[in-house]
Amino acid sequence: MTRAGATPDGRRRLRRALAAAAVDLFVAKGYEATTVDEIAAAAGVGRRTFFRYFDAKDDVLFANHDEIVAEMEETFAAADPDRDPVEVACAAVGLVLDSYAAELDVSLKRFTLTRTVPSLRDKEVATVDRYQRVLARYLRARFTEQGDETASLRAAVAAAAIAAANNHVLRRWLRSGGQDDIAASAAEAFALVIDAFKVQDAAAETTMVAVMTTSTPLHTVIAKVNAALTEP
Amino acid sequence: MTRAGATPDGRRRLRRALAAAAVDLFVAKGYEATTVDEIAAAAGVGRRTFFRYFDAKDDVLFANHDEIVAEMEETFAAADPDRDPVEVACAAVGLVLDSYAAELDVSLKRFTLTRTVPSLRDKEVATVDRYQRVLARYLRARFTEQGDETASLRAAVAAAAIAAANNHVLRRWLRSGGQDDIAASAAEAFALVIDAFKVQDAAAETTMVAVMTTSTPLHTVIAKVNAALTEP
DNA sequence: CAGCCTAACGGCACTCAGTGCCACTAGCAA
DNA sequence: TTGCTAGTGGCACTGAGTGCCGTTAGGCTG
Repeated sequence: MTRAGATPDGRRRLRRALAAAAVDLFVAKGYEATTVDEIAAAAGVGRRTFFRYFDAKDDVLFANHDEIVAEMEETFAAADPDRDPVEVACAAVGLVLDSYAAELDVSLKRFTLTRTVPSLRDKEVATVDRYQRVLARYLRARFTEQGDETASLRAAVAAAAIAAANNHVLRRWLRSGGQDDIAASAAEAFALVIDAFKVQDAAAETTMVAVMTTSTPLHTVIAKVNAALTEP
Repeated sequence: MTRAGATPDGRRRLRRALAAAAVDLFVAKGYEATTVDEIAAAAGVGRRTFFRYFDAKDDVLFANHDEIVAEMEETFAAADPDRDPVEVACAAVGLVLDSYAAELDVSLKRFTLTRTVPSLRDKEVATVDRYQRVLARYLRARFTEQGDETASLRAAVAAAAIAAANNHVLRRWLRSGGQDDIAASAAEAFALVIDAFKVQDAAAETTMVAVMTTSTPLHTVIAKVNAALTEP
């Protein structure tokens, strides 16, 4: 037997081969009706080897989950500290969209399966929850250093909102068979979330009254208003 | 053998007995280490009977899930159509808090388990997702009839935010051992969400410029500004 | 009160996911 | 060539979940 896992690259290839074989079988004859034996056989390996590459049968559908989480962490580490945290989080979660868009065929098959098989739907929800936790952790750290009293709560809520927006865009795009402009939908959806969770919450309540004479030059008015708005 | 399931009330009692026995065993010797045989034996029934009352071993931890969902649906059906939909949704999800608070001891044990055992955490996440879907469906209907263009997206995002706020309050309360004032935390958390998802989103973007002579009486200024602000 | 009849129950056997163990061997190093 | 390492595959085992069926409790009818 050739030994694929001897080299790291070979391991990756076998992983992908197993995942591909599994998805095809799931689509062809149903998830429950497909046994791990069949998946392993289709990939030309033993059943025991399958469980060395995936912890469980349903993990095979979300094979690249860990990579994406790692990318998200990198995005956070490399993010400009002056950018709006919510904006950064949206950008990070956009990586999920990218990875789905990169392999449309698998994404569509997975979508069909997660819509059909309850246990796979649950598995996907759990996967999304892991993204969401990473988002929440980042946001909590940022909100805290901004001196937000309710940082933990706001972080959890914002992370959930971002994840939901992401899922909504993703599902819409998958339902269109990958035809929709995913970037545009994502921008719209994230704009809604960013807008809802801007730092406005307390500041928006602040009433401001400007009193000037009619002889004040326009540029002075603009400068003063701008200064007042951006002061904090 | 006495036949508990002969009457609907007897069925409920056996369900609760099974759930209680299961939770105690899970806490005592660990979730994976507890077999369904042991749970059934502890409740004085056969293993086969257990699976007539619960679809799966982990379902036993979330036994009253269906009842709560039903209560939420009732809440929506009976809700004042003029109330803010997000507010109604928050009230409905508050039922979850109530049901947890009603049986503190079980809630605390379940909390320990879901924090410890990954598969139970996933199961809980899936359970929350079901609440969230119910919320989203209600909100989508209400937003749509309000003529909201992006009703579906806003509904999904708001539902996720509400669910996250609810979970945050719940976890905080459980970590305090049921000592915190759960109603107060809930009010604060829901206020944050309601505030973030008020209809302001589009309106807040609208810039308004008022031009009046210095001779305009104050009450006229106020009246005109107020009319302009409340117009839509 | 007696007998029937429905449905809950328990046991049995089976499939399959997941795991520990171990012997085997391909490929690398000395 | 020889030895070592690590991926592999087979075997056996546990436990979840399911179909099937004989048994019987308990309500209902006469």
